[in-house]
Parts: sequence; C-alpha cells; structure tokens
Amino acid sequence: MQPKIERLKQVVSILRERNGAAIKDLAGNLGVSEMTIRRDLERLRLDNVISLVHGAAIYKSGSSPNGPDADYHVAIEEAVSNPEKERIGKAAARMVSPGDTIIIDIGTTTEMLAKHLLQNCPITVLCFTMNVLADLHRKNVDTLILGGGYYHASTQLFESAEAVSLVRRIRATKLFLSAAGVNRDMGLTTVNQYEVHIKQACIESSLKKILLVDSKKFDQVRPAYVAPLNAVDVVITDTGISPAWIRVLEEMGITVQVV
Amino acid sequence: MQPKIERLKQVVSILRERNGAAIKDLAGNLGVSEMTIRRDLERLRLDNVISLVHGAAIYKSGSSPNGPDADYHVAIEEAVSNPEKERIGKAAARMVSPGDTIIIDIGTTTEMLAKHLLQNCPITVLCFTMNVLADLHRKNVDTLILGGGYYHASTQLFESAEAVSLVRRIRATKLFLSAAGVNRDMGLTTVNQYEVHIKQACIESSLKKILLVDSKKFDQVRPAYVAPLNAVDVVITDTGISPAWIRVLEEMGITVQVV
DNA sequence: CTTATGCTGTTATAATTCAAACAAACTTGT
DNA sequence: ACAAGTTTGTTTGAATTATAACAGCATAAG
Repeated sequence: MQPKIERLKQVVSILRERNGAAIKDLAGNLGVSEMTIRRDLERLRLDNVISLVHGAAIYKSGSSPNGPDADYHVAIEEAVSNPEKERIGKAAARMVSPGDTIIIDIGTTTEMLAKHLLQNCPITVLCFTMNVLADLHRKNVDTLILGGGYYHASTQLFESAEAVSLVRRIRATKLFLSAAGVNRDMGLTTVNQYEVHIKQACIESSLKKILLVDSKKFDQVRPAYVAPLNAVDVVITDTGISPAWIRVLEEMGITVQVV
Repeated sequence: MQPKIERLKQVVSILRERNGAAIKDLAGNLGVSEMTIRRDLERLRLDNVISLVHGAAIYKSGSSPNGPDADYHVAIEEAVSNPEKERIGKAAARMVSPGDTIIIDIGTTTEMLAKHLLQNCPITVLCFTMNVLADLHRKNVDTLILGGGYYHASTQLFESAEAVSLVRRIRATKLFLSAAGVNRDMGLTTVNQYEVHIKQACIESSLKKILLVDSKKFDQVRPAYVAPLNAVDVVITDTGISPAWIRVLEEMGITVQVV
C-alpha cells in the first residue's frame, strides 16, 4: 500500500508537469510494468484527475471542485508537494543576491530552491539535474552551467568524472548542499557513492556552504560519507528540529535557520 | 493553404484548452479524417508545440522558445520546418540500429535526427544541446549522456573543456556530424571556434562518421576549420546537390545518400 | 486547356496497445 | 508460522492506431 501511494504521487506529478504522458513512458520512467500503470491510471480516471485515451493519459488541469472523490485528488496533490521542503527552499532562495555564483546540489530539497528563485536575477548557477535545469532554463539567469555526463533517469541526474573537474574550475559564493543523513559523529552522508565526489568538490569550490535538510534527516546515517558537520556554515531546516540539535550546531559555529 | 492554417489554429486551441487530445477525437471534432489530423500534428510536433504519443497529442505548455504561444500563427507562418532538413534527419534516423552508440553533433539538421529517432530504441546517445536532450529525455533510450558546461541560451548548447574530455572517453559506433561549410579544398568548416574541439573529438571517437548537410552548404567556407572532407564515411543531403559534387565525394570513397 | 502543386481521403499492412486471466511476490492479521 | 488478501508481472488473442502508397480534387500558373 505504501509503495503504491508513492507511485501514484509520482504519476500525478509527472502528468501535471507534462500535461500528460504515454503509458509506455510512465512505465519506463517509474520502472514498473505497463499493466501496473494502467491500473493506477484507471484509479486516477475514476477520481477525475486525468482522462484516458488510447495509449496515454491527459492531466485535467481544470479540476472539478465537487467531484465525488475530490478529497482524494487534493490529498495526492498536497502530499506531492512537501510543505517543509518547500519552506526550506523558499528561505534558501531569499539568501541569493544579485551577482552571486551559486551551486545547487542534487536532491529534492534543493530542487525547491530552484523553483523559488526570482526571474531575471543576474546570477551564475551551476547544477547537475534535469529538473533544476528545466526550472532555471526559463528564468533568464545570467549564466547557467550544467555538470554533464551519464543521465540517470530515475533521479534525473547527470553524473561523470568530468563534472567533478568542472566544479573544481569554478568558484562559487554560495553552495546549497543537501544530505540524506546528518549525524553528530558520522557527519554528512548520502545514499550513492557517485554523489560523494561531486559534493566534496562543491564544498571545496564554495565560499559559503548552506545545508538544506528537513528535520527528519537528523541523526540518520547513510552509506556514503561526504564531510564532517563543521564543513557547513549555515543549516536551513524545518521546525521539527530538536533544541538539542540546534545547540549542537551552534556550538560548532553553524548558523541555524528554522522555517 | 488558408483552410489548413485555420484548422491548425483550431487544433492548437483545443489542445491548449484540454492539455491534449486523442487523434480520433480531434478528427471527429474538426470533421476531417484521422490521417489529416496526423499530418497536422506531425507538423506541430516538429515546431515543438506538442509531443506525440500513440493515439494522442499532448500540448507542451510554456515550452515555446520565443514569446507566448498565444500567437502561434507566427510560428506557423514561419513554418521553418525545413523539409530538406527533415528528410535528411529522417534518413539518418533510419541508419540507427539497436545496440548502437551514437553521437549527435550540434546543429539544426542533427536536431531533426533526434526528433525522428524511434521510441524505446535500446541505444546509447551522446549529445550537447538542450533541445536534443529534451527530445531524447522521454524516448527511453538505453543510456543518455550529455556533454555539460556553460549554457548558451541562443543556441541551446552546453560548452566546456570537460565535454571534450568526456567525448574522448567514449567510443561510438556512429557519429552524426553537421557542418556550416563543405568545400573541396577548405574541408569541413563551422562558425564558432569552440565547436571545433568538440567536433574533432567526436570524429576521433567514432567508428562511422555520417555527415548531415543540406545542399546549400556545399562550396561554402566558414571561419573555423574542423576536418578534411575525407574524414567522413557517409554524406546524407538533399536533392539540391550537384552531380559534380556527388562525383567528387564518391571518388573520395564517401557514400552519398540523396533524400 | 493543360500542367504542376498541394491537400485530403482511402486502402492494406505493420506495429502498438488493450483487457482478461493466471501466477508470483509481497502484506497483513491471527 | 500460517493463511487471506493485495499488488504486481506475464501471457494471450482482440482491438486500435501508425505508416506508406496511391488516387481524387481543388487551385494556380503557364
């Protein structure tokens, strides 16, 4: 039941973003069979979220407010957009000033930063993922740099040794870093080993390091070690953080911003 | 010609309103055959207004490169969907076999190749531009590699020294090359110097080099030298090529395909 | 008047998708 | 641990759509 709900959210997210999609594409993107997607879509159709045509689903943007299962629709929509992460991203966007060169790290929280960046802001941005790229593509940022390489469809991430070289050639005023685990003794950790070199290079190339993590990440440990806690200068997180953690961070000289 | 433009506008209007529609429905609503709708949609797809899936079309919102898509008729009048380049791209797409690793060079002609590539074809693709990336992003190719770097908004191109390194690490079965000038004595030339290293690296990393050029490019010379004519194995061009040029190329051992 | 050109519709064949049924894998509750 | 209920993937024949090729028809130019 849990994985199914998660997949349904992803399906709705994709359909909303693209206005619709072929069943074959959805199956490929989510790594499940077409039959599974078909059953998911049938459920969404009954809830009036989409309309089905032969081979594809089309998102209904003019949502029916008084549909029989409108609650379900809203529930899915809200769950898709995580309010904590959105607030964190918004706060991070406020820290960006004209003239900055910023690096946007991989991760769902840092994606929110890209969405909330102002239009026509004269900044230089370095990023590594397709969705951040798509967001910035239309925002007329001054300079846009992408660390290229092999594309991972599941995470929309480009990865290569050359991207690391590219980062090393760059000097940024601010880095917006993410982490899957934040532990006092084990430091900042992430899931995939290939992210490590990129993240470390980003830390070394940036003047001010800003960590964006929702409060669930505290005390967690993930397999790939990135850096010690004191590698960062600022932490932006949500109100779920414990007072003890705030004390720990501030004793290390880290500024904590709770949103 | 006038009734067709009118119908195209209606099609765009419907698709924009509903986010997308089945071909069968469009044919019914507009009172024409499905074949006609299919041809209309193919044109809209090449103009990047919609994406096509089996049985339906999905409207692309906000992806219009210049200005609001409200006055799409401008794009239609422009209709720069250059038929020669389209045929060349289609012919090139037919040369791609499952299992291939292909490099798609920069240029408007090579873009057409990306648009005509089959969905779910198990190939590895290396590219350098945003629009090719966007085309391939949803086609479920086996592996997708992007040479990253600084983004040039005007040409939708990523450029960096690291992209050249990336190309050097790769071995492709087929390269689809473009050129701004093709001259017997001056060889293959292009406009910008920064394209040269990429193109040369692509040539060195590829087994079979296929040049895609419309016939207007013959005899022209551009400032940046790329390679001699005999660096390529196959030339695909349109029927505007002169018999003399065909003879010249074939005497060099180059296969010429006219479409 | 004839030719050329572009647009539309029809056909036949190929390719893709659908829907149902069953089996395997995973959850859940006892 | 066991059984009941979900969820997912695969297979099959049937239905739908795609593509290419050809023919009809209008319009415009010579």
